[in-house]
Amino acid sequence: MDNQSSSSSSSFSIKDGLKTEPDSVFKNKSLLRSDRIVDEDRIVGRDNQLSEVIRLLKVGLYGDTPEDMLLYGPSGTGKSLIMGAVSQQLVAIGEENGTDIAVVELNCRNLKSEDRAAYSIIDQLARKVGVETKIAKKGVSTSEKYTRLFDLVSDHLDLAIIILDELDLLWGNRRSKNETPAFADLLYKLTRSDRIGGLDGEIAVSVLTNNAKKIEENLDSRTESTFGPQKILFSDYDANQIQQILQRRQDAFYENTLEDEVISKAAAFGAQGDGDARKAIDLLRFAGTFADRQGDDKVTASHLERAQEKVEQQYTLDIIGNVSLQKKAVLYSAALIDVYGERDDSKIPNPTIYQVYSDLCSRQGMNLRSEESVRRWMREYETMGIVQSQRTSRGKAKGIHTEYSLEKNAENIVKTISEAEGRFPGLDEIRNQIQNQVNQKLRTFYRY
DNA sequence: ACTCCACTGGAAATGAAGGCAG
DNA sequence: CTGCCTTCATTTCCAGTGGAGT
Repeated sequence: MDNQSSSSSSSFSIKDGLKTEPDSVFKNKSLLRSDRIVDEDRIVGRDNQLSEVIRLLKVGLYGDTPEDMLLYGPSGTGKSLIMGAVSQQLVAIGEENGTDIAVVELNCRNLKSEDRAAYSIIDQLARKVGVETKIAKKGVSTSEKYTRLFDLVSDHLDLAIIILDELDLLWGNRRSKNETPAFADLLYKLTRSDRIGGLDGEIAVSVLTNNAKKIEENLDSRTESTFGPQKILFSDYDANQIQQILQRRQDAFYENTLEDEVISKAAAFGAQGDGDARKAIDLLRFAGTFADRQGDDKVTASHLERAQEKVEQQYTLDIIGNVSLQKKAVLYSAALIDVYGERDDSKIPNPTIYQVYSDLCSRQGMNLRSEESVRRWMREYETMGIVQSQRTSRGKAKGIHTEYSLEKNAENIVKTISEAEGRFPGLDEIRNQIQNQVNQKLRTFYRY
């Protein structure tokens, strides 16, 4: 009878190994997560926006319903940060003085329909409140979902703050041009609740977007009458502000683990063109991770450089990570044409995309989808901001066609997709084979 | 005016998830 | 559990459109 568990004589102790702190430049890595809610002394240069949001939300503590809000401005300018920080405190204060407030933040990027969004809101809210809603994903009509949402609010809350991040991306599957996009329907149903009465608790909706125009232009008159938000503009950070933001998060690292110029270089990268603080923060985090991985005890400019590529790749993945295999295959094909095409205008003709995609499908043993589908997907990519299109003609009575150009680095796209879906080969593995095929197809198409 | 062929958008078909009554 | 009914998402079908050269 051997009793191994109690008489271990191994010189290596799992417990001790686990207990010692990991060798890292990070003291508190989570400070560099851009989605994390930070305390107010880390917020830089958003005083007006902050006080405006506070002014609008605080009536919720005194039995009123806060007005709906539209926070707009480029990405990485603190919209989500400020909304999150204020509403979190609001909940805390509410707890002290007996007001039941719940906050639901919903990123609409990966939601495909109004129904999914409604489901997601109820699901989160139920969890916050601590009830079993037993709401079904499907088989229950969307309007029934709203009913249960309103019941939930009535029964358990004085105020529900619903934050809809990147709402402009909730476009949905419009069957025709006159149909309203999904976000308009969602907004209407959520805001209408205030007017129909019978609701004990109240709902305040905050929309966060970098494309306010797209939202405002697509609201039907019905929604306009129920959703009249207070608008708050978030402008780009300047280089100086980004540097301050990074400095105020410097304590994510142990002392003396950052080389002198690292902060200013990271800030410069974030300020490059678009004043995006999120980018700078992500960059710093990735750089630190690289340093750790290599066992270095200082973060250097060279770590920063490697991190830069990684950040770009991560952002591409954020956009296309959730699209289907078929759609990835199409974008991958388009990117291959950009990389290997011999033409110097680096235009990507739509019919050639289909051909390259067809080849890819047969090599990969995938089912081939129709040309219409591929066209629709390319148009989708255009609304995501990954490609741009232009209608043009080949001349000699060969009709019109659409030419695409990529908004992002083509090699980056190929690499990202190939890493996300192992079945698609990386650039180096296929160079010779593909280069010829691509150029031959281009020649056939343009007849030269 | 005609032709080429790529493009467009509505609508039908197909597929998938899941509720609910018996 | 089974059969039948929703709802929603995806894909294809198809008839019509459009730009430039002949």
